[in-house]
Amino acid sequence: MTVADVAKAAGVSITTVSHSLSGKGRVDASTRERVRAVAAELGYVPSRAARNLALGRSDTIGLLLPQLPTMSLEELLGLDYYGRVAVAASQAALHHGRALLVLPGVQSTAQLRSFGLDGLIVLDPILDDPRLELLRGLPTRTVLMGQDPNGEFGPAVTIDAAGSTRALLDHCWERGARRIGVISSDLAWSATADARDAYATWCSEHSIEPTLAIAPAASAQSRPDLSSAAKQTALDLLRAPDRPDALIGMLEDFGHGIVLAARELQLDVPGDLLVAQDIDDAVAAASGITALDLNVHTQLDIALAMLIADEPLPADEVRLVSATLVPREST
Amino acid sequence: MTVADVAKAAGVSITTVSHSLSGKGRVDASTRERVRAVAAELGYVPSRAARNLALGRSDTIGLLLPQLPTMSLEELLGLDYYGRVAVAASQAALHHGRALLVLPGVQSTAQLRSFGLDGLIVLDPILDDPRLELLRGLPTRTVLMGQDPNGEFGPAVTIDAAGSTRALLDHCWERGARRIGVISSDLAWSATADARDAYATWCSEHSIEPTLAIAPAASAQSRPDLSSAAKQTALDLLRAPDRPDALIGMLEDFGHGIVLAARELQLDVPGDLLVAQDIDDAVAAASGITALDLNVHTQLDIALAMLIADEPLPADEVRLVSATLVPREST
DNA sequence: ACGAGGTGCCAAATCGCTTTGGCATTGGTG
DNA sequence: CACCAATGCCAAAGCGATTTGGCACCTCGT
Repeated sequence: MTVADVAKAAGVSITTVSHSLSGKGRVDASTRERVRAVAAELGYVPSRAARNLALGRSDTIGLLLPQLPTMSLEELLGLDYYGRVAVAASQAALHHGRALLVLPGVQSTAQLRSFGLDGLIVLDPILDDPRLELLRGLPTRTVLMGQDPNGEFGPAVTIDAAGSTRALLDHCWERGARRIGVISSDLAWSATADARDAYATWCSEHSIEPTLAIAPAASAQSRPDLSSAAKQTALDLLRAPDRPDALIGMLEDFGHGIVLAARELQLDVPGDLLVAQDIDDAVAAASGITALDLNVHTQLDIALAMLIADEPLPADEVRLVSATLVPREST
Repeated sequence: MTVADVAKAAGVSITTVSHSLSGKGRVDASTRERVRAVAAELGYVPSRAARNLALGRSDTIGLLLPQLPTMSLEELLGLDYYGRVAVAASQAALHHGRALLVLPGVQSTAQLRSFGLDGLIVLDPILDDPRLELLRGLPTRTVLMGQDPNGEFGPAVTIDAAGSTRALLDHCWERGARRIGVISSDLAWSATADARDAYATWCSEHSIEPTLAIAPAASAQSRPDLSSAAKQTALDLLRAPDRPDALIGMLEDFGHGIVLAARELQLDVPGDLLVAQDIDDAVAAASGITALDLNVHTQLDIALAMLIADEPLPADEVRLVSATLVPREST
């Protein structure tokens, strides 16, 4: 089934078939409809390879998943967040008539170029991300999803870390918390840094002493490590004099770790301690932990729109998406 | 950067370049190495589109995600299991030099064919799955991941539902449980049916009266619905005279629902009640619920091998993978 | 010394689509 | 009536790879 077959069946030239189907050239309306009917009847489906070759594009967009220096790919990918993004991105791309390639662990520029992508989304860049080096000189339009840590890489769509952090803090404040602590991680995401800054600012605005602890996530080998790291850190904070009356975890599983710590110390949640997390996931939902919905679909819609747009992107285009607070029993 | 450029730079013909890089034709070893060196230096990357067109294949494999009649795509995809499979499949495909397209919600055969896939994995087919109809006459090699419910569709790789169920039951038995109940769902997966059958058989072998309850999952609108459906069903079972001393949930989130029910009735887990689930996930891990690891990577490796194999697949080829028990505090 | 067989290389056809440029035919205008 | 523009259609030239078939040349064996 090729254009030639359709052309023969419809008694017209190949050119006319192509024009009829694409609606581009000058074709009589009646002819166009006839050709379309014939094509439909024959079950003609154009060959992607041929179209791509002729047009010099692939209608394919890549999603480059993160690589953390210390955490193995397996474990990292165990973070369900990336799976959710992968599926959501596929949906969004399909919706825009594009195909989406999920790319975990790409090694070389050559490998990356070999896919002939005409758009690339880089998920969660970190400080000195080895992936960003691969992208230098890549002839592919690229959008970061997450914030550019090294300064000016280029276009990005990212969560408004400052605003979202403040939303979380305000929420705890409204629920009566007055000593709100934050457990952050040692991961080199710049959203992490932004959140800390926002926390510091918010505290000074409310004349509160900030209580910031860092749980070691960068050396974690698996997910349970994450929550137990958070648990240990939380235990330290909660045993201190003047213990916090609210704790916010800044990484997947941190909220759960905090709840475990509270349980161990016989503290009631939310009676004695409010708990929240800056990213929503299945565990937070199941444990009733208040969390931020990162609106992945919105972020991806924007990222795709930027990739698909006709005009080249201004290099400093950064679109902010605000997270949505999902209040649950823990506050 | 095309073969022509490389040819010019190396002072040979296009044919020789192609042969040198693919190692196929008759080329002097020294020439071959020289051409390769030149190609590498020029950073030549072959065009996928052109190669695909010439070879008539795409080196691309599709992963068709499930569509449940009642549960919206959004919610269904919220099941983190599919995200995990999507990422794992991408990894595996990349490893085999293929690209993988995640396909949520594909509507028509035409859409499916337009991707020019040369392999397709259909995830979790259900009884009267509308997707299977789309596949009729599709010129693409297809492997089911999950069991074929309608009888003989074709090649498949699937979890050994019977064996896995028995492993779960044996595990509870060894931990001292003697009245082991099962909470299944009304989803039309045939693994579900197999598991029930295995349960019945196992019970008769152990001279035990089976306690099987069905929690309504097919009408669930979201994940919390799943766990509360399981919770309600568990409450009924646990309030009955002669309550079970172990309950096994047969769907994501069911284990958690059972734990919630136990907590409401002041039953200690695992003291008064053992809890297990037939599929592992983040919530089970976080809540310390014993579960079955479905060995997704193994399943996908096999599925890919079947798709990539040279000889066409025997239509009745079904490869079984056994699940791995992950014991946790709940038992 | 001569043909057979092997080796190294290449020109040209092919995959299926898009697009340019041109050729008739038609309709409207001065 | 002659001329110009618009309209409908098509032949052919790409896009960048693979692959077929054939042309020289070289090396043996007889």
